[in-house]
Order: sequence, then structure tokens, then C-alpha cells
Amino acid sequence: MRGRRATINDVGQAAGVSPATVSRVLNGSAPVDPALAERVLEAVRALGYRPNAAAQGLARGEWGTLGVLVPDLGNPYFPDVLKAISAAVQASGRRVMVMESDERPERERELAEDLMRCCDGVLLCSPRMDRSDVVDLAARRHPMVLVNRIVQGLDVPAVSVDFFGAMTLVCGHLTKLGHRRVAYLSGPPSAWANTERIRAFEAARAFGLDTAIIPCGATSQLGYDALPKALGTGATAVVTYNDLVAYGAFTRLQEMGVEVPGEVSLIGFDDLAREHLAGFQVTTVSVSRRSLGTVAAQLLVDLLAGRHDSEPRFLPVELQIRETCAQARV
Amino acid sequence: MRGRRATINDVGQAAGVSPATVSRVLNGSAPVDPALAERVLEAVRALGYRPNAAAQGLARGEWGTLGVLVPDLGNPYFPDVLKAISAAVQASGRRVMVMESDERPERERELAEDLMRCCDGVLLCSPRMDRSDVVDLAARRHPMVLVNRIVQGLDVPAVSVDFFGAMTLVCGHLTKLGHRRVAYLSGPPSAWANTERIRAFEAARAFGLDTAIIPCGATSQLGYDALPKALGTGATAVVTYNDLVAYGAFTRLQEMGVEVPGEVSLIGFDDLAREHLAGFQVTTVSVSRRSLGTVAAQLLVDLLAGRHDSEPRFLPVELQIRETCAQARV
DNA sequence: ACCGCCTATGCAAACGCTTTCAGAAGGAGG
DNA sequence: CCTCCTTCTGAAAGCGTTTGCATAGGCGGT
Repeated sequence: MRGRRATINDVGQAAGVSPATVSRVLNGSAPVDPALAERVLEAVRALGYRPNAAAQGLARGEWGTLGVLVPDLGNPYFPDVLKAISAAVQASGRRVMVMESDERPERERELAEDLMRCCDGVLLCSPRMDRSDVVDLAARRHPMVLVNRIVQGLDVPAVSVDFFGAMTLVCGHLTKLGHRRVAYLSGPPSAWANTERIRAFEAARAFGLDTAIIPCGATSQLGYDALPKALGTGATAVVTYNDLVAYGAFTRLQEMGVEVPGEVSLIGFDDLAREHLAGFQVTTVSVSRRSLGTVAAQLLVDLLAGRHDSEPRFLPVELQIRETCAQARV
Repeated sequence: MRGRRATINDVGQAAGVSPATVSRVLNGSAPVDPALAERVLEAVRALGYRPNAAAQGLARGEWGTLGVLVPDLGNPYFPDVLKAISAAVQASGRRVMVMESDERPERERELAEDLMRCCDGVLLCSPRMDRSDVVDLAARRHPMVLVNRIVQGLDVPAVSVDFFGAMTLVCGHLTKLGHRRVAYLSGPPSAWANTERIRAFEAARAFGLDTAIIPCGATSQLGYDALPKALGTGATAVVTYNDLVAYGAFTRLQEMGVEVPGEVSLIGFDDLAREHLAGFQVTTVSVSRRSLGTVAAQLLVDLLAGRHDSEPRFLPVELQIRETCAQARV
């Protein structure tokens, strides 16, 4: 029995003015006689009036909402990014709507389209969808920004961690420690972050590194499962897609009685360990997730303001040397 | 230069039918000649038409979106709940919109109102806002469901963990282990989950437990900071608001050279440790976060369907006895 | 062959807001 | 005192869908 909500007409009637005036008072879009304005505000309070967002969206041609799509809210990487996005977006007077694809690339496309239908702009975080899907979405000409994914030949603003540089740093470090044979527990196959890491990993062959790539994923369970295959390659160091995977691998290594870093060195990515994997002092590569979010949001806000920046931004990374790496045994 | 998006009129024109027919084809709301329908779908594809969500919302009087408000996406408790909510809501053919208040009770009210303006129903997860704010929101007569918060005398569907029972379980366990003086590192003061824990904690005095309450919070940093005060009370066991706090406290205890559980026992809540605080084998109280989300979503969906269930549901908890508790030293 | 009925379609009126445009009222300047 | 501006207000036209209502056919029954 929720009685019809008050509309702008009701307010106008109550205040003895036209709905147009109410709108002007509420939005400050034109000067209004202070006495009238007071009457209007009074009526608004009395009726508990709240503008209908759909009607506003329709009339204004915009929703005042920005959408963000992430693959997995359970991955501690994303909340940090989201918080930064939220803060930046709210500073621009808009609200944020978050959706999650649950690591299912085939759902991403649909969710993104959904977001486009009710948001002024969309932020795609680490999208796992096919390149062709990204291209299709971009063809919608709906404001969109890519995070952690660069699509060649697509004129869409993007910000990403320098994954190639990160992996290069890792391989360089391992090389200096004397490792010659290294295995990589790779991430979700459709993640650009993963293909870039692989590209850099393979490039390291030029420096005499013998590389092996083991299909894995993005969770500790998958790392736990895949580790033995990595060891089977005779690698003296294992690099993982992220720290969650590294933790799974680490657990398995301990169970197998393999010393870390004595016998095998281990390096992760994303620096998730310190806050989220207590006591796991893994050597890893860090990047400011807050910056990532802030820049992403800024790019989208700029885009909506007509400032299109098609040059992808890359955020620098830093190698965090902790306790899971050591000189290779000869 | 994104040219005006195709509208239903454009589609109708292209297919040589009225917009009404297009609507009927797309929604299946009335029978349409198969040949016409085919032409319409063809035109939809050709024009890349997507219905404008605001217009639909306005015309239908509903958005097809449910909103969820959580205090902190960084707290691993919530992603699990959200995933379950998402799944259940999507099964009902709606989408989910998530917002975060960043643990600021004063923002919650505003965000919730925002959600109400663009969602058919709102799910308030562990709201920290004042009782009076909850009451005001409920007075809006907008479909709403409370998660982890029971407000006396409010006829709003709610589902919650049985926090009182949980703390009772904890105190009973500690009593059996011979502990007589226990400190509680309490959570966000405005969290109902916290006041309930405190209520049960105080009730344990009746069983001879000497209780001390130390203001703390919901993060490991706060646990780290507050621990010394807890020790200062001469407690032989420390109970914390959640496992994150427990971890912070644990770290501090180690730094102070205090043995756990030899000298001090430690119990957390929420069972966040196994997945999110790897290797931290804390005794804790667990509840199915997925159930919590599923039930919450179901309550809201039911509410929208006119089935109002005002009896609060309580989810049972389970004591997970792990390695941070031991017999009290005499 | 006519009548009624049912089905599939179009017309037009909402839905609640913003915004353009025109007009009223009032003040200043000639 | 008239005219011209300025300032504020109201009327009305959208925004893109859905949906109730009216209608145009087609069909079967008589």
C-alpha cells in the first residue's frame, strides 16, 4: 500500500507554483525569487519529495551514473581499485554502479551492454572478453574506458599497469640471481594482463632464460593444483599470475617438502600478500591500485566532458623483494 | 560525434510498423504476426537498437534493478555475500547495483536514498547508520530488506547472522577452557553486529566471566593498535570483532613476544582467515555467507512480488575450533 | 452472403522531469 | 509618461517506452 510517490507537480501545487519553478529551485538552473524558493523547499520537505531518477534521466538525456565492470569482487585487487574509482567519480557529482562477471568472459559482454543502457559511461576493469567483443562494444560509441587492457587499433581511452615491464623486471631479477630455467603459472587465458606477462616472459629467452608456461588461473586453489607441473619442468624459480596463485603454490611446495627459497624461488604479482595473505612474505610486483582507479575514473569523466585522450596510460610498477627468492643453486 | 542512438520509432519506421508493435515484439507482451516480428528483429539488428532504460523505467514504473549497500568492499566478508545476492537477483531477471559507504555511517543514509531513486528495491547490508535513519528510510515505504541488522518495532524484512548466539558460543567455549577474564576488541560502534556481540558478552558475566570491552574497529590495523589495551586488563583470552582484527592483534602479540595460545587465547568472527588470511589458523565463528546473500535477495524479490515477510530470519553459526585457543593458565 | 467475434495492429495518452520560449511585471532612463 | 530592458514565471513541448482503447481485417458459423 505504498501510496504513489509525490511528483514535481504535487510539489508545485502544494507550493502554488509551476513544476518548472520547482525544477529550477531544485537544480539551481535559473534564478528564482527567494520567497518562492522557500515555499518550494518547504513543500518538498513536507511531501518527502524525491525526483524520479528515470524521468530525470530521460529528460536530461543522462543518468548521472557511471558503471564499472569487474571480473571478481572476491579478488582483493579490485576493491582497492573500486574505492579509488568511487571517490573520483563521486567528486564529479555522479554515482557509481558496480557489476561483477564472476570471471566468466561470456557474461561480460552482456553485462557491459546492460551497463551502457543505464549509465553515462562504462569502465571495463581487466575485461576477459574477446577482442572482438571489446571492439563491438566500442562500436556502440558509448563512452567507455578500458582498465588493464589495451586493444590495438581501438580508439578508446585506457589505463593499464605496465605488465610487460613488470614481467621483464621479474625475469631480470631472477636472471641476476642465477636462475636459468623458470616456469610461469599463467593466469586466465583471456586476460590481457596474462598475455602481456607471457609476451615479456618469452622475450626473456633472448637473455638466456629457459622458459616454461603452465596453464593455471587466478586463484590460490588453481595455483596449488598446477604447481607440480611447474616443478616437473625442472625450473628453479616459479613466477605466478598473482600473489593468490603464488600462495597456493607455496602451500603445495611446503606440503611437498620443497624449501622456499632454498630449492625453489617464487615470485608473484599485484602485491596482495601483505594485507590479504597474512604472513606470506612473497617477492612480488606492486602497483598503486588507487592510482589505477583514480586515473581510470578521470579518463572517463574527461571523456564525458568531451576530452578524449586516446593515448593509453601506463602505470609504473615496482619490484618488492621479500623472502621467497634466492640465488639459484648451481 | 556519437550520433543519436536509435529509438523505438526508428526501428518501427525501418520495419514499417508502429513503435507499439516493436515494443510488443521485444517484450513478448502480446502476440505479433511472425513475419512482422521477423522484420522488426531484423531492423533491431540493423540499427543496433537497445531500449533506453530510463524511458522503460519511466513507462513501466520500475527499473529492473535492485540496489545493495555495503560498508566496505575491502572487507572480504561482503564479496561472498554479494556474489550470492547477484546470483539470486539475476535469476529473477533483474540486475544488481552495488554501492559502498566506505564505513562512513553518515554517508549511508544518502547513498541509500540515492539507491532508492534508481532501484526497485534496496538491500542494506550491515548498515552502520543510526536507528533513526533506518526508520526514516523505512518510512519511505520503498521496498527494502535489512541484512545483519534488526531494528525493533520496524516492519521490514530482515535476515541476520545470530550474533548473540555466536558470542554466547564463544564465551561458553572460553569458560570451558578455564578462562575467567576475557577482553573483547569491539567493532564499529554503530554496527548492530557489534552491539549484539556486546550484549551476549555482557550476559556471560552471569556465568562468572569477567569481561572487558575495548573500543576498536573492523580492520587489522585497528586490532594491532588496540591489542595492548586488551592485555592491560589482565585478560587471558581476547575476542575480536572479526578475523581481520584478530589478525592484527595476533601480529602485535607476536611482536610483543606473547605466546598464542600458550599465554593468551584468541578468537575471531566471520571465518575470513582460511581464504583471506592464509596461514592464520584462528579459532572463529563461521556462518554461510552465501546463504546470507541468497536469503536476503529472496526476501527482497518476494517483497517486490507482494509477499512481505516481517519475521526476521536468523542464520545459525558454527564455532570453528582451530589453533589460537587453549586451556587458561592457572 | 451476412453477421459477429477474435486477433493483430495502430493511435495516442500516459510516465515525471527539464528546458525553451514567450510573456508579465517592474525598474530605469529618456 | 512612455519605452526599453531585465528579471522572473508559466505553458508546453519534448525525452523514449509501454499500454489501454479503438479498429481493421479475417474467419467461421448460420
